[in-house]
Amino acid sequence: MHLRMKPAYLSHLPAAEAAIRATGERLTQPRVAVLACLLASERASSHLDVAAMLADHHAVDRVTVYRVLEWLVNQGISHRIAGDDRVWRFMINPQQTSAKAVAHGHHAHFVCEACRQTFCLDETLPKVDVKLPKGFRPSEIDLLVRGRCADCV
Amino acid sequence: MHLRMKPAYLSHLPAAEAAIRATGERLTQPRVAVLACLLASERASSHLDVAAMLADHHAVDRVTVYRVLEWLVNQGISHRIAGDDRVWRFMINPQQTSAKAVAHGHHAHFVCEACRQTFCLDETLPKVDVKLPKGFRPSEIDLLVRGRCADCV
DNA sequence: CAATCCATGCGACTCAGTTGCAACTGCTGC
DNA sequence: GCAGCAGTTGCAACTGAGTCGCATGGATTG
Repeated sequence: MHLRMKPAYLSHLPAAEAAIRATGERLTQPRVAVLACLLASERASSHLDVAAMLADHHAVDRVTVYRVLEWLVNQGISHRIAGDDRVWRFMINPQQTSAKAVAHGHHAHFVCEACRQTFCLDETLPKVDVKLPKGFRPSEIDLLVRGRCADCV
Repeated sequence: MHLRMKPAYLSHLPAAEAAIRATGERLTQPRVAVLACLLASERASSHLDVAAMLADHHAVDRVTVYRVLEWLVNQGISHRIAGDDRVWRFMINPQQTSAKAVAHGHHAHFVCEACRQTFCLDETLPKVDVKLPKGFRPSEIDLLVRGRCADCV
């Protein structure tokens, strides 16, 4: 066992608590902890990432992690991303910059083929111009760019 | 049990055989049968779709279906699509129209939220304009449009 | 503080996809 | 046409993500 730093999510606990209070729903430990995790991460986190991060100070059952993550999506606080490895990843919805993007069901992500990390491209919202066959009605557009991230050139 | 029509993939067996012969690799029953299935379908097929289609006349072990589908991808004959339901779907690479698209690792698909069918939009190749953070190198772009297909309005 | 109701934890389960291994089969050379 | 080899198949067992049902426990309301 090696010494580990204080996990970064701890400093986001107050913000998480505030956000959950704002929903009017129940304020529970797991919800606060999981949300703090997402707030602390700039990248998309899988249920495993979250569970691992919480393990030391806020151990939460994996089923609860699943349920809280889903709940956060339903509350519009985060969104879920389907990757290549059949694992859902979750990410806080950005506040200002691209609330519009999220509102329009338009997402863009970058997934690194090397480190498997998923990044959000909603800031630089890519332009997409789709032509659909007759009768098809779109409701959401997801853009997935694969490649190498800056750390994995 | 109900009477069922002759499965549509049967008429694609010769074409499938020819295509596999063209690879120079081994010509086997499962490869021919699975490829014929993909040729017969205008939409993306899951391993289960394929297995079910073959069940009556060319029963193939599900593991073999997986392996053949993967082999077809490696041969550049088909490509794989990740859907929302954590299931891989497979589709023949189009010949003329958008060989360029496929070659550039640029795919576009439409998935119906109602019937779960996946359609290929490579014909009408959507325009995408992405700006990546510094140091990020893209290798492939996948576009996924969700919505209702013409049959499910 | 008690009552209520919803969230949590736990165990068991489903389902896609993978792995190891023994048996088989398509191809090659004779 | 047949033997031998290597690649392929089928089977059984496994992994890992995600789900479900149910009993317990904790957060809110009065």
